[in-house]
Amino acid sequence: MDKNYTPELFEKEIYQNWLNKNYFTSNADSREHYSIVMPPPNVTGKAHVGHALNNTIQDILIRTKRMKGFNTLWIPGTDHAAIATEEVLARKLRHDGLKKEDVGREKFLEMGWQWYKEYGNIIVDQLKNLGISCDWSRLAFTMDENLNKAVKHVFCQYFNEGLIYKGKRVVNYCPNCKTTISDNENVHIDQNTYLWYIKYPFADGSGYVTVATTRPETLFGDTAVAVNPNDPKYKDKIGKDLILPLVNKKIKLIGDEYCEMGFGTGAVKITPAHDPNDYEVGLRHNLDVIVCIDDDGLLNENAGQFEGIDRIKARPMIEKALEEGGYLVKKEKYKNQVGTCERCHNFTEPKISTQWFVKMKELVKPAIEAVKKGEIKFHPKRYEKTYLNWLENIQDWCISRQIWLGHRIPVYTCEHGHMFASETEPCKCPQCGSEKLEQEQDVLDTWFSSALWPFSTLGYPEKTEDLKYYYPTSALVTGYDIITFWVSKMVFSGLKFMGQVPFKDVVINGIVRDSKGVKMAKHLGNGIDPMDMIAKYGADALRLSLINGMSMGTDLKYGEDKAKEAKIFINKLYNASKFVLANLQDFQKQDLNKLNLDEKDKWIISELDKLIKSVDKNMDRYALGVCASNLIEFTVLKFCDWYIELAKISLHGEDQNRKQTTQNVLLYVLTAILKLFHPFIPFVTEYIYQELPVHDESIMISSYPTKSNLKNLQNNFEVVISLVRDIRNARAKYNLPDNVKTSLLFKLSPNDKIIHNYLHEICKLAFGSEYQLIEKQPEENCVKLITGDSQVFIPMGQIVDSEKEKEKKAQEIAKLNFEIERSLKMLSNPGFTSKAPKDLIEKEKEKLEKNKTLLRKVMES
RNA sequence: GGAAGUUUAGCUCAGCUGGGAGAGCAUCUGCCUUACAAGCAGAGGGUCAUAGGUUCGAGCCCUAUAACUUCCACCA
Repeated sequence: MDKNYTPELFEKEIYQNWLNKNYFTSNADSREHYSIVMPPPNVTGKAHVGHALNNTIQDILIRTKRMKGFNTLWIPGTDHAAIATEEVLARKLRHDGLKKEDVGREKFLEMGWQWYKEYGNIIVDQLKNLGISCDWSRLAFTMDENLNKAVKHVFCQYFNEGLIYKGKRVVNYCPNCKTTISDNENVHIDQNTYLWYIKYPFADGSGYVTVATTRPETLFGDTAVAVNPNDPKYKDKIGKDLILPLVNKKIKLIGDEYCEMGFGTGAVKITPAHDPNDYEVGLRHNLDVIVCIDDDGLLNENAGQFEGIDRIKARPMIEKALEEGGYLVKKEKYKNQVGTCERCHNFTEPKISTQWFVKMKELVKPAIEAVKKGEIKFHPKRYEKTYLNWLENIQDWCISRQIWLGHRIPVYTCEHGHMFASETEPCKCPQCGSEKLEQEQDVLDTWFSSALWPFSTLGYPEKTEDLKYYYPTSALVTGYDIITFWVSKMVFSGLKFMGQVPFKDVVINGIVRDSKGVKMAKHLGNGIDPMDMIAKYGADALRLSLINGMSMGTDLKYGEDKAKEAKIFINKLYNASKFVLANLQDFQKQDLNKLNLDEKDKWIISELDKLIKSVDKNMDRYALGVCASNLIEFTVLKFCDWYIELAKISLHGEDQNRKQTTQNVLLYVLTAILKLFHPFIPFVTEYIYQELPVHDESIMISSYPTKSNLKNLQNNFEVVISLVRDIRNARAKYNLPDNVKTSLLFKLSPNDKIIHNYLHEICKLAFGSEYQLIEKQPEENCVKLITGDSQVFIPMGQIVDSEKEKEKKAQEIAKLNFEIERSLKMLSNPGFTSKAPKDLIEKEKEKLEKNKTLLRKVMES
């Protein structure tokens, strides 16, 4: 083994070996299954730290369960991200002076596939560098043929059950991407704009109504002005005609509760074609729907002289025209929120259009129940609220997108207007037999296919063995940002089409932010490329740095120094292993319960048992961050700092028996550490594991550690540790450098047998030059320590400062008195003695007695 | 406007059903001790955001308040 940890020398090779041995693949068998489907990243994207975190969590769960004997399946996959890809392709075409219409749908789709082929493997390869153990033979893509089949099947079932309908709706539309976008993709941002106050004169010349608007350009689509029906200011004027400025046509003043009394001018212009609320008002009052902004975001013929002008750029011109016409009352600065496109950041337009919808109300009920009944559990639980809140206020799901890439809506219309859905390419209309058929132009929202992910990837709609065996999956690990539009959709889809929840646990990971807590974003340049981290510190360090200290569901701040820190720890583990291995040359394996264990052995094994228990518990509650820090703490603070240091003496000693026992315990504990750590840092643990004198084919398919089951592990070895600490402390108080050794004089009581057994070790660990057993307190100047019934003297000659010693003693006495006082107060409190648990009272009594004796001894000395 | 989260050492965070405040990093001191100087030993450093309440006992439970963050929402 190299002197220091050099991950770049073995990570690639180890991963290739795992792949060659097919350790990641899974097939249905008689064992219990544990399955996860990976949240599919965008196929053409690059891995960011969020992917690294999300996939590391999944890999830890999978690797742990695999070692625990489950048949584990982790299905990887990618998402076709239609809108993003279409945008990229359209941009390329634009660059060549072309529009997508110029190349045609078929050619454009070909370009899409070419693009996916070219860039689709980048993220997959990147994820492999992380060491994740998913079954790559099952790599899925939301546009795969069989997934397309599932999509069509599901669509047709919805359609035939009447759950899908075509309707008019005001939706968010991006004039730049030229498609409808969902509410989730419509990002509201603050905007500094103006509020224009405009006069709408009554047709009969009896004055005017003033309305305020932030969008004067929609004036051309106004078909009414609304006031509150109870507003005394307008009550008797409702029903009168107004003249629409600039357009000069009559529109009605209507009364509608939507208009809030006392807000603004009390009157609001109604533009049904360009505002969702106005559309609703329009329905109630049977208003005309007049579109004045076209799909390119330009004003249309209804805007008269402004036709062909961008709706935002037209504002000052409209303002001027209003002013000239005497319609403009005033213009005020105003702050409001406006929708923008998540992808291109342009302003979106509310637009009336024909879209396809899925009726949600009924579909969603079982999904709500499943979580309420606990069939699906969120970790942490609080995200249940996000989920339930969303589903309980669900709106129908707009599933159509006006783009070409993606799953085309499988609905056909014949020349006689008969509309039907078909899973396969139909030849004729089932109703009239006409062969003149036309398929819908729109494609489905990408979430429509993602919603089927947990079962479409297992072969649905075929009734496969995989589905029977692996469904429902065990856990879903994802970010809280997509609970509403992904998790919820998978749940109702799973319940609808599989009759069972798609997963039992939903594990929510936080978002990785930069070291200042700012969300990482391309344009801020504060992102950290996980591949850089792997190159510099190794995949294991990246993984550990993401998991250590992470709290599920909470955002984490991440900086490069964390990866550096993790690498330093791994180097420590590597070196400790190197030490153990170097001392196992003449090793003979023995069963643990046949060994003659001494106190230090029992101590480390009992500590290891505690660790295993804690890791098991925290793994079950998905507290991976706690597991990682427990593991690190044990390795450094218990194993390296104490056991290895103590073992050195046994290993170099004369006693062959003791040496052999120590070797066995070292290997036993190291093996357990490696295995417990394996899910977190798979590469280095495998690397070291292969060097062990006794090992299976691979650590990743070896068995997970369990508690030792040894009896009589109770021991009080801690006294040795605290004595060593006391001596080091006493030396430090006198500024003795560690390279200046002192002799140690022990005045031992037969009651302190353990100390007697470890004199050699104590001496070495506490920088002693030699030790002596003495009967009487020595004459020379000594620093004196009390432990149990025994005393330790450190002769320091001149430098012993009697004043300092006195001071130390006084401090100690004061402290003990304080403790005794505290115990007495507690124990004399009837509230405490009657209500506190018994063992706690006992403990307190013991403590009191102990401190009393100690105080007496200190006073006597 | 509604909801959720966070607030513990200089920094990043643990602290799981209430029973004497923890780790890592950073700082200071001393050490190249033959696994590791990417190391070892020691030290300093906290009214657990504020104010009340419940309790024998509160970082933890309850109620308000403040600051920060996030999600949801149609306000002209």
